[in-house]
Amino acid sequence: MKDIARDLGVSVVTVSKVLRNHEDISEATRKRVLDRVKELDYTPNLAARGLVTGKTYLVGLVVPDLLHSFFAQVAKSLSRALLKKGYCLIILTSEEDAELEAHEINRLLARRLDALVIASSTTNPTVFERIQRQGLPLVLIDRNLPELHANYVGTDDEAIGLLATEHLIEIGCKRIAHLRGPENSPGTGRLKGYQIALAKHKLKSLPGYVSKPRSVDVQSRESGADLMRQLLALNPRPDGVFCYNDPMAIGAIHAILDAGLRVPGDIAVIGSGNLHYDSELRIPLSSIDQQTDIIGERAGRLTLSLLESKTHPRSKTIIIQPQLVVRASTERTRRPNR
Amino acid sequence: MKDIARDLGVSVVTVSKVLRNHEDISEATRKRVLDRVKELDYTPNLAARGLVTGKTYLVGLVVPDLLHSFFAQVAKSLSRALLKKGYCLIILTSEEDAELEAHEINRLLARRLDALVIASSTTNPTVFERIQRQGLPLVLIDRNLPELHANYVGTDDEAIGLLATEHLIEIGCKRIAHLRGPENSPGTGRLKGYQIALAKHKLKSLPGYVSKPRSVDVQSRESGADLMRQLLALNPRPDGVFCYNDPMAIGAIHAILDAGLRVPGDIAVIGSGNLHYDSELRIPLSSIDQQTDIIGERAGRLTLSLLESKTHPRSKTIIIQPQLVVRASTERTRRPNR
DNA sequence: TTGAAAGCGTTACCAG
DNA sequence: CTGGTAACGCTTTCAA
Repeated sequence: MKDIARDLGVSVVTVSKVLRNHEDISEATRKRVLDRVKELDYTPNLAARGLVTGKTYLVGLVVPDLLHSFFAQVAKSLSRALLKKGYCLIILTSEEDAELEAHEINRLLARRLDALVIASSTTNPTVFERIQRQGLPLVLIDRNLPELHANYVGTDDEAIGLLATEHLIEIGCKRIAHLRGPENSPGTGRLKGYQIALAKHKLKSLPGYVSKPRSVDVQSRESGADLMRQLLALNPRPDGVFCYNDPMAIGAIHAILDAGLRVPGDIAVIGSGNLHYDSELRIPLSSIDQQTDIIGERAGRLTLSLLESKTHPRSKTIIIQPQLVVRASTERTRRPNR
Repeated sequence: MKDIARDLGVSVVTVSKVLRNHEDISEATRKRVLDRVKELDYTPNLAARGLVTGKTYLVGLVVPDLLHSFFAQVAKSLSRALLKKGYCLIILTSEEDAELEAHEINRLLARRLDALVIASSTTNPTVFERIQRQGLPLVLIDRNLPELHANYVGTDDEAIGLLATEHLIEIGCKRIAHLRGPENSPGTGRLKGYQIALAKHKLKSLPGYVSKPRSVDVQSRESGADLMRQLLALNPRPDGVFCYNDPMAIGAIHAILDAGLRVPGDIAVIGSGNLHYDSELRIPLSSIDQQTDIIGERAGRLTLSLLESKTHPRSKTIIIQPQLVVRASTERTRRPNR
């Protein structure tokens, strides 16, 4: 910028103004500057600009696992929403590890991001209190930490449990098991929905019918298969299973078929997430659609509104209603020929 | 930092040195500073530091689509490799749109990244020449632009075509079609491998047997189905199909089954990429494994080596050898009971 | 072992 | 419409 100013015999300030489309610049000067800028193929340094304006146009996103289509989808739609306004996304993955997550958040904090969006792997709010203390706009997605009273965008998890379980009940399942998720808001919310559905229809959850992965990790598929094998050993064995998410459901189906049983004939299976490949699976998977792209998009809009309002607005909670998607894994009647 | 210095009656320089673990600081001072830092929960501003050191510890990644598991996997392993050395990844998606890609690259350039990793959606090297002119370390992945002589990490695409096609030949296919990919290095490389395999075994590619999507976009699955429907209308119709990637293969299988034919009985299908859900599909998909995580990891290591060497080293090309993975979609003999 | 001064590339503020 | 000056938060260099 200094060079351009010198070359043209104008001040640095003038160049700066031209580059920001500032009003008070004569057409002549503007053109001269722009020409030279093009010639040199020059782009102003955003970091330097950020230093003085206090805005980095950088938003952090922390998710447990990018390979999980759910989070990839969220990242994609979030990125798109923010990009329109010039914000870039720094994406880090926590691998479902609370300690690693805290580490990465600290890393991001050092970059003086404009905002942070997190699907957190921790249930411990301390890191986040720190973020809030720093006045950094924070949006939680998918997994809420109620004590925090932070901005949150996610699905109605109780509704997921309710929808899935009632669907199983409707197709005639009597002994419905639940492969539950981790001890966070989606995990407990979906479990609660399951319990409410059972209670409503006067069904009982037999001992051992709510099964929980030993450790929460990225390998949902495997833990789904493991848990399902345990369920199969029970007497009586379940005739319907609601799984915390689709990868677990895929693992569960695997275990059922391996045991020589049929899906949905012997055991109906439903998951949650409605991943893009659900319909192409060995047994197309019934699922609860969480409108994943809407989550990303709404989170993006919420973040932008935080970024643009100068005051600290009250925390917002956006709950998205899930929808049942029925496929072969819970179709007890013959499928019509499509 | 200024505050800390004032509070403690030392200079800003001293604080700065402590924070960078500089040698010449007495234990006493160091401790005093660190204590105060902890008290205030202070983290040095990386952007400001970057301004003077010229390093942002930011690496850009541009991929066509994060929802495609291939790129999600690459992003994940790349991110992991870079994170170890303190580099963060800014991820942007080009949606297979060359213009958008150029836009995003410009955006990234303004941030003065330390390096750029790209799976490019363009075949036009001009944007990249600009990057190279700026002296910004550039690593191409998955898709090469040979004229550019840039650093490149990718799979041996000819070998992919060869492996896949020869496998189809081995299981007895006589009329092998190819749903080809875009006009970039993987697209043409895999086509070439297909052609070499046919020539080697004295087979011919009948008219219309190499089929190309109208437009290259993110919806590989749909275009795979479309192209396959066209192939089915040919006489004679193929008895084996090698698809550019797995989503296309999934679409192709869809079309075949919808037409009332069997896979692999009537038509064997093989894709490429070996996505994590291939084994769970309606018809488990034979594929060519591209060692996706290795690509990301090697790209990461290459990037780091560029970042750490002060000279501009010669461009490196890292070619990873693909491997055949056989599943039901090309199993002509009865499957053993697993 | 410590610190003063200069500067990284940019913008805010205000005077001309 | 134009530009000088100070400042953003940090590091580098070199002298004390």
